[in-house]
Amino acid sequence: MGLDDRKLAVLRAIVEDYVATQEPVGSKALVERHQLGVSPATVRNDMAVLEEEGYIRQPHTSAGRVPTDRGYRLFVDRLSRVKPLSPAERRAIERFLVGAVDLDDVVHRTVRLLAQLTRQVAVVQYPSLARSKVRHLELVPISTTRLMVVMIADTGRVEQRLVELPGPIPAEDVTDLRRLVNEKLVGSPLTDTPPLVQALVDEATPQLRGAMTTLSTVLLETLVERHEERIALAGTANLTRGGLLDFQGSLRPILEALEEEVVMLKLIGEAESTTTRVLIGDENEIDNLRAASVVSTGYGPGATALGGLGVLGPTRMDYPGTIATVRAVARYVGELLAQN
Amino acid sequence: MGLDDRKLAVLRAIVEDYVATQEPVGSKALVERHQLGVSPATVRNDMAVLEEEGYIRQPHTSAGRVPTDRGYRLFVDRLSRVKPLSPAERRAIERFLVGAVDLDDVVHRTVRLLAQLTRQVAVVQYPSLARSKVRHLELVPISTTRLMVVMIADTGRVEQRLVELPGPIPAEDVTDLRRLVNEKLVGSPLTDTPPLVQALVDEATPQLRGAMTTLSTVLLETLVERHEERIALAGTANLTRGGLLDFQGSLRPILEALEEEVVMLKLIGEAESTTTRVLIGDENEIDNLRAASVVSTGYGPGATALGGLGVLGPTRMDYPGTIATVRAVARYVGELLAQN
DNA sequence: ACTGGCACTCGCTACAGTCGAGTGCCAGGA
DNA sequence: TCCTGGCACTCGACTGTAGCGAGTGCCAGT
Repeated sequence: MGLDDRKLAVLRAIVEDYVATQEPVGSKALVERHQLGVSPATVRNDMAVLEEEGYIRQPHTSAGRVPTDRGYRLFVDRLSRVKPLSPAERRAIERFLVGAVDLDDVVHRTVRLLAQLTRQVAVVQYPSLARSKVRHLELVPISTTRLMVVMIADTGRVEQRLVELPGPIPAEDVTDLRRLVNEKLVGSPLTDTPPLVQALVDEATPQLRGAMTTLSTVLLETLVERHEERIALAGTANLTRGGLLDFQGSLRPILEALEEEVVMLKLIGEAESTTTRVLIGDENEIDNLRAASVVSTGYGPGATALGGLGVLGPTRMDYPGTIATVRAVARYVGELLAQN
Repeated sequence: MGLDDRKLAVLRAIVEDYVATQEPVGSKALVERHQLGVSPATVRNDMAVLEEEGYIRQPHTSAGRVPTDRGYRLFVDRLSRVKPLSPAERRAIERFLVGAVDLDDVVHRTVRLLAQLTRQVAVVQYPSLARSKVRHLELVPISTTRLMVVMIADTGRVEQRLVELPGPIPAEDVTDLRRLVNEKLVGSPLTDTPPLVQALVDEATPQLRGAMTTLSTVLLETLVERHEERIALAGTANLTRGGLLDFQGSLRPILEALEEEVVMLKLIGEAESTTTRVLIGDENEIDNLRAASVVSTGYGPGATALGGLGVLGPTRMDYPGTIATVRAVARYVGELLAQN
């Protein structure tokens, strides 16, 4: 079943108008606002076909048409023209991100910026530990039997953890431990550390063996297992724009999903590369988000992603604009992180 | 103007019923559900007085009564009986907080626990840097001209910051710097550091002076000025309970306020001691929160507060229960932190 | 000082009627 | 074959009316 060019143009017009007005769009209004060059009756026939094919639907018999998830999908894939960022937006991005003093700062500024520009909920994942390397490990004695382990990754992330040692340990031993773990681990990707940590235990002198064994389990936990992926969120208030029309009247499931870090990570953290993904309504595997769309991408220096970022909004969103903004912000953040 | 005991009992009954049912309560229903020992007509007379005094009001002429903010205030101050925690709740608190591995973990678990127990929005402030002491300062060379400063506070907080040095610096100098700043600063409260940092600069050898000067400005910023109070949030989805009846139909202002860390800090971070504060509706200075109530308290070892925590919900909330829960959680967290 | 009784208020619901945007279909024309 | 104007039809939104009932305020009686 073919959709000729005019039918596609009609679909595009419907999507654009509906996104703009938030009201079902009728045949008459369509020909008035777009140069389709045909009469409302013709458009009606096209609409009937589009509806049959599942791209649009009627909320009720005597109402205009509304795009379906499938309609948005087609629109995003084939009909939307890329919308270049306005100079004002570019400037906003630069101004907002310049002057960030540390990673936390970068992430927070980014997420707020994204929320503000897209007027939607923004999510930014901290650079993944899985794709970081060890830059430094610090052991700070808290008491004679307790150490604080601080791991600094090359992406700027800092993770800390308390270690309860099996027995008291003299200061010189702490110095030795610090030297040993740094010699062995600095520079290697976190994912490669398990055998190295094991080697540390095996090679330890009898005097250090006990402490090193305890330390090693904590190291493995901190570096590999717990993996502590973190995210930042902003713009939840934007969910209430457009009254309760979006999200079929209930913000509940959306807010619930946003609170589950695991869910959010699945959503935006899977990006391995810096390509952009768009999930529309039903395509979403998370039931709570069936009424929402997500635009996400990876960010990082080059084409490999250190982490993901994206926005979440109603299926009725300005896809071209959102996609452009998300991409632009990701690129800037990638560059920013590359400088460190 | 005196409110005799029965009138107070009526007010209490109104508050309790309204909180439970979320519907305006009438004189007949009141005498049925509570043992007031008088007839509806009498209760009506009492209600008229209570209304005149501003403790309750009628949504419309032919409806039951609803407590006003002032009514809730009187209820909280004089009428509510302390509601002891159920054993199940106690167990939940212990189970939830045991096994936290670091400060982040403690804070996250606490905030989720609070949200879950009170079924409201929970806010937890990280232990304030202003009330922390320096436990250790670490300088990690990133390149020949850049250092990462990591400050570890006795409360478990870890702050980091990049320093751009005026020129390249040899490794031995970094070691010297590290030794000097630690000798001088470890153990002192963050608020007392400015003169010490100044002394560090004054006493520095000519060779170290340049680096130390740069370092000192960053130290002051990190330790004192920027102060980076942080908070964690959970349970926003609970705002949608009770449909749109609470918060007069618009979550918008609430969500906006929750996103402003500064606002939240003002709300729960001012606590100097571990006494509990209750702000009801209009009493709140933040316009966006005029439709909400906040129950907050400080937590910490002993009676001085390291930080604040609390919950935010509709004015129509179960004050006795919420207050009890907030207090209990704060006490547990205080004990937990004292152990470190 | 409390109570029973009574008239009154007013929001809620149901129902009927009107309006109009929008549709589907059909016959006629390029 | 495809497009167009015309026309009958559908159905949600809005309006106005009426009855119901929960709840009140007031008053006279105990």
